[in-house]
Amino acid sequence: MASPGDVGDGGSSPPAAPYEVLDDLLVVRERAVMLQNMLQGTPSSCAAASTRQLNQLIDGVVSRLQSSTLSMMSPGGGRRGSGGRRTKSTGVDEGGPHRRSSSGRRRSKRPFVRMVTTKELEDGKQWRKYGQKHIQDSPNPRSYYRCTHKPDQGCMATKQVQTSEFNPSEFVIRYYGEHTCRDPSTIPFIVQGEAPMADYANLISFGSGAVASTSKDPLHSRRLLMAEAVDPTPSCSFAHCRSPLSTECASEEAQLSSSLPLAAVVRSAGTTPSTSIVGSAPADYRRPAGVAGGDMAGGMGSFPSSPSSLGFMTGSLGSFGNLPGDDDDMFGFDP
DNA sequence: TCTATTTGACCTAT
DNA sequence: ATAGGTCAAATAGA
Repeated sequence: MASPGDVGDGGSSPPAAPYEVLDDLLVVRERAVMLQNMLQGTPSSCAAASTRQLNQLIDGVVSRLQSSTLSMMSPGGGRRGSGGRRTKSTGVDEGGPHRRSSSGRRRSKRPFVRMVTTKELEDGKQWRKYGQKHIQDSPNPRSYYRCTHKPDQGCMATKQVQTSEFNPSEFVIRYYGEHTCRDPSTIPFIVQGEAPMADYANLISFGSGAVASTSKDPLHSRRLLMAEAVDPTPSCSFAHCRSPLSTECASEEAQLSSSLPLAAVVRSAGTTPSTSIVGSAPADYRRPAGVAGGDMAGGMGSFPSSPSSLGFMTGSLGSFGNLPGDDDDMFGFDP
């Protein structure tokens, strides 16, 4: 059996080119939102936005669109397309200080779930940082996190956190893979509302507070509102979402997006308000995930598996099981 | 002593 | 060749 790290590319399965394109489109969308905010924001914020920043945003949008569209139109398909996997000669005996077997070194192809821009560093999930890298053309390093429960539960969810290039007070967080770990304290519940259930088919709220018997999480006030955010228009436009997220807003958000791929709105009651959805996942990956966790966000661990990891926070988890038709092999994890 | 983070090396895709 | 993602030894903190 393949090890968890090996999966994801599923041997001869086709490359995940659509996700690459999606990724680009999400970036484009994020930048479009930023542009929109700059242009529609208060006069002072407009003034604050330098011409250079605007140019950078526009350049980014254009380049992303070019790469995506070209990759889609090219005969080869996606960026990963043409050659298939290359094998690297590993016959050489390195004898270095620490050499590792080539297995498990494969770059992950866990499906992109979504991207959020937020000031919040907490997302109700437990993450462990496993790397940091300076990214070219970006002034800020990118931090790599994986689910704390990867070792014990094989959860393959990962996220990448990077300080926003355009707003240092915000973080751009990309989520990959699904949380397959199970935390009894964070059983998701379906939001009840006035609207017909059908309208909530894609609206799920996570909140440990909903499960009284297991609510050890101090972050009870947190809520993750899962909503569909299909539309190409910037969800909720964020003009008013920059203020504490209101119920109306969430509702709006849900309705606005009631037929689109999954996205998430982070709600952080009483704390930092601004979180914007800048990404959405294809319906095939309609799964919840944590949001905006950050470097050592406060919180209390509730897992026996890591008693001392108080630097992490526990919260909702989104193990929803795979939808029929999902490609389980995408995760390569078999609990 | 144990666990999480840091950081340089390693590996893969482009 | 280069960039990005991951591993794992070294280090720090509780």
